[in-house]
Amino acid sequence: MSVSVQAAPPRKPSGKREATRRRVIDAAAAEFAEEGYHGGSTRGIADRLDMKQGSLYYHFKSKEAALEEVCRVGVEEFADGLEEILHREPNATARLHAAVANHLTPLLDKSDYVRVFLFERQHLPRDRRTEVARLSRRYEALLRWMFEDGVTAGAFPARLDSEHAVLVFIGACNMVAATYGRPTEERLRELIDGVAGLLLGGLLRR
Amino acid sequence: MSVSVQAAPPRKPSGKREATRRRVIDAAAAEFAEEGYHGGSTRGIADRLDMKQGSLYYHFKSKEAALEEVCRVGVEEFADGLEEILHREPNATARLHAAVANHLTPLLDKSDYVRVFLFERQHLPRDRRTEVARLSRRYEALLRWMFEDGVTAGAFPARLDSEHAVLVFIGACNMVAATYGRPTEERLRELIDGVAGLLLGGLLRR
DNA sequence: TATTCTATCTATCAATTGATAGAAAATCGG
DNA sequence: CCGATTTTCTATCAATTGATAGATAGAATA
Repeated sequence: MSVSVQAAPPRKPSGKREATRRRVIDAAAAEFAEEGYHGGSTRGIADRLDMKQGSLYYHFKSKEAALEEVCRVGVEEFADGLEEILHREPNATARLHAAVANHLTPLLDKSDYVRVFLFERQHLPRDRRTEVARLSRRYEALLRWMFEDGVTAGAFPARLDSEHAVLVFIGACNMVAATYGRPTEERLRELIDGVAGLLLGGLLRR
Repeated sequence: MSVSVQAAPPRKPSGKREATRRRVIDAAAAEFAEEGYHGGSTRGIADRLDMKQGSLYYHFKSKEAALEEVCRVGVEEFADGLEEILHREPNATARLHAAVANHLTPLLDKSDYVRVFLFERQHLPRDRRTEVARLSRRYEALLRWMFEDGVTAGAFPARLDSEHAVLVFIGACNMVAATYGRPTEERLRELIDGVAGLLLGGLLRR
């Protein structure tokens, strides 16, 4: 039995490890976004990386685990971003505009992740959905609070149903996400202003 | 070589044929709605019918063909219903309320079909998507026209971007469809009024 | 009753799938 | 350059998949 003391943890100084892992998850996100979770294959992921199918399993332990991570990345910024907005910005109108921007901006650089979270998370088995579900529930709760606080502040009408408001808000934003793959910054600004303007002002002329 | 003239089409007087076919497509809609197209299996469909997997192919010629039909049924009423509303109802506000009802009411009795159309149609191969795509494009065009006509009539603001309005409208309605499986009539009425009210009035107090 | 058509079942197939084990190669610290 | 560690490749597997063909039972028809 060797007595040699286990050396210091073999730290990989280079961030290459994480960089490669990121490439792999990127490819998984692209595959799932294009083909769907069940429609996509591990061979499809490997092809995007010029890798062989079996090699993937060095980086994640199962296809499901890959989906879980893609979904997690796809949703993680939503709640944190919104919470920061609610702390920083007291004005209800400005808040809503910022919230729309917060929801749509990830389309620029994380489009695949967001779309996989939106449309494929349901295929995570119950026990794998917990973390992702927690994050998205927190996001919805923050949105609900934003609307309720807008009522309290007198900016939104007292009869506003925050439940319905959350539905309409998320639905409108997600429709943009589903329709526009990777908009230009210019186009994105237009979309943010357009959607926020419609949500705030409504259709009827004032 | 027989000279016998082909007899008159052997008409099946009983509608049993169509009834069974409907049961089969119902089961396919349920399977695809729950598991997704690629996630669902023909064996899963057969199980819902107490049938053997191979027997299904007497009723449709491929899994893709079944998806196509489910999607077609899921979308067919949208455009026709909206067109009827646009002809019948000249008032822009009443039109929008009716349009929301038109979009959400199928949730009562065709929930599975609608959800499959919404979330699985992308998995139809290009050449199978044509009819379904035609119907949904027509629906979007009618919606766009509704908003533009509302502007012309002076009910909606002149600066309204009908493109954005269509996005928000469909997104909000579809979010309801995705969130509520099969609402009660009572609940459905609440949802229709709530969503239509929000879209028309917006969030800001007037 | 004999025949034809309808609907389902049984049995089977080739292809694809996610996953694993072990060899090989590449990278890195000394 | 060496040994060790990290990463990728090769080869393979069992399971599941959509689909087909032929047998069979039942219903309708004549």
